[in-house]
Amino acid sequence: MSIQKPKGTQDLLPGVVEKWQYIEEKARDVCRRFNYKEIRTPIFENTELFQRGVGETTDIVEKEMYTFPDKGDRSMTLRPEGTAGVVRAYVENKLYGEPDINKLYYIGPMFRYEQPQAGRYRQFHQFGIEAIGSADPSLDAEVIAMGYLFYKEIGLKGVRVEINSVGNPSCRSVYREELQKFFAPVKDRLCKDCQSRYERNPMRILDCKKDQEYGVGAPSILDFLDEECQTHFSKVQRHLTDMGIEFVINPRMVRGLDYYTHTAFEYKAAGIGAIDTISGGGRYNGLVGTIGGSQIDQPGVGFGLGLERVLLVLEAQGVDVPGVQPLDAYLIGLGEAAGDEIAKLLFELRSAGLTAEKDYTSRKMKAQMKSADRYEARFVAILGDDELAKGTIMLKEMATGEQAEVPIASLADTLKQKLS
RNA sequence: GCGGUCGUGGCGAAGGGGUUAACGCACCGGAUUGUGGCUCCGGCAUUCGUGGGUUCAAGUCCCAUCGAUCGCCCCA
Repeated sequence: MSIQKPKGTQDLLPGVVEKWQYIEEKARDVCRRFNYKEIRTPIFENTELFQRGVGETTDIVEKEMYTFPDKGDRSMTLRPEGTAGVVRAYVENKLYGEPDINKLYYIGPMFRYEQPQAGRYRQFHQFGIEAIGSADPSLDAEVIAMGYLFYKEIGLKGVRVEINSVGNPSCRSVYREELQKFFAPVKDRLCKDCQSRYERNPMRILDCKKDQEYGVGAPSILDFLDEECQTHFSKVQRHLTDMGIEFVINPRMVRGLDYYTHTAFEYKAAGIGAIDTISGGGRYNGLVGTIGGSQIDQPGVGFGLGLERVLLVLEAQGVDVPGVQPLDAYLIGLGEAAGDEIAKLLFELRSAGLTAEKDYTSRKMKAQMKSADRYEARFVAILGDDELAKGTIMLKEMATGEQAEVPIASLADTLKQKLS
């Protein structure tokens, strides 16, 4: 048995990789307009970064990390998400010393050891942004709006924006106690997952699909926000409304990472089997301090957007994404002398900026024509002994079937003119 | 980590114990001595994910294992 790719990974072959390039170009274009700059951080980091940053009690840290000792016996982990690494780089490179706030984006692979299913891989790709250095609610709204615009511009339809506020640590702990009081009487009847959630993170019980009935009438986090949190949340909403972005408030939304404060949000769409969340994000006002020390704490907000899920939903919606580009010209040489001339001519065309190809397997002319057809070549140029003697080449336009001899020396110019 | 379904040529897919492994697409060659898309003819799996077992005989039955896929938990 030959070696196979690791479980939950994928080979992105020619034909689909063009779709990825298209999506990535769109992401970069949106970032450019919103003035976000690219940052590239390591794909692996010290394990401790994620333990501290993402949170010890999260599923990611508890059971989903690709952790290994390196040869110096340091514990390393393949990044399971993007924010911790960006924040680490922000702190390490003292970006907080810059005069303006930092608006950063990244596109790259993330790794989580999970059981694969529709829209879930062990190596998956995220486009994410992080805006660090301001607690202004207009920045929360900008981040949400940016993801929204990205989806809109690549042609995704029916994307729903859900937002919530998870408050700050102090109002959240009050709410947490209230929730535990609320669920205490039915605790024994909750599913086994929710029994452990009861202790660790009771907010997750509200999110459980099995125990919906017990959550009816549960207190809402929104009733426990202090004044500052309330004001922040309502300003975020006002900004979104001003920008014409529709959203719904989902007070039961809980995110999988511990670092969120205030605004949490998700984008949802149908088309990925049982999964409907296509990306999510939120504000993290304690994270920079957690990673870099309290003396340099800075507020931040960002999102992480799953590219596999973008592609899946696009496909489910039948959205046409640009694929492989056709060839400008395909050159055919008949006989050895003409073949040599073709090799030279091909380089001239390519140097002139044209996309050009030839046959490398000595096939008959008919087969080469078929090949040109498969490549969707706009033009085919055929060179035989007759033409070679005259210094000309037969140029055929595939769509019309029209052909005429042109001087070899002017082939590149002629093609460029016809193609423009 | 747990559960359902499934692994046969490059792709899709028949065959569910009996010895030459259907068919379709794609590909290659020819009909058409230097011209694609249509048509016709021909070619294309010492072998059925891998390992072991049962049997006179195994893609076909059994066990294990790896993978795919869908779902649970959770998430992108």
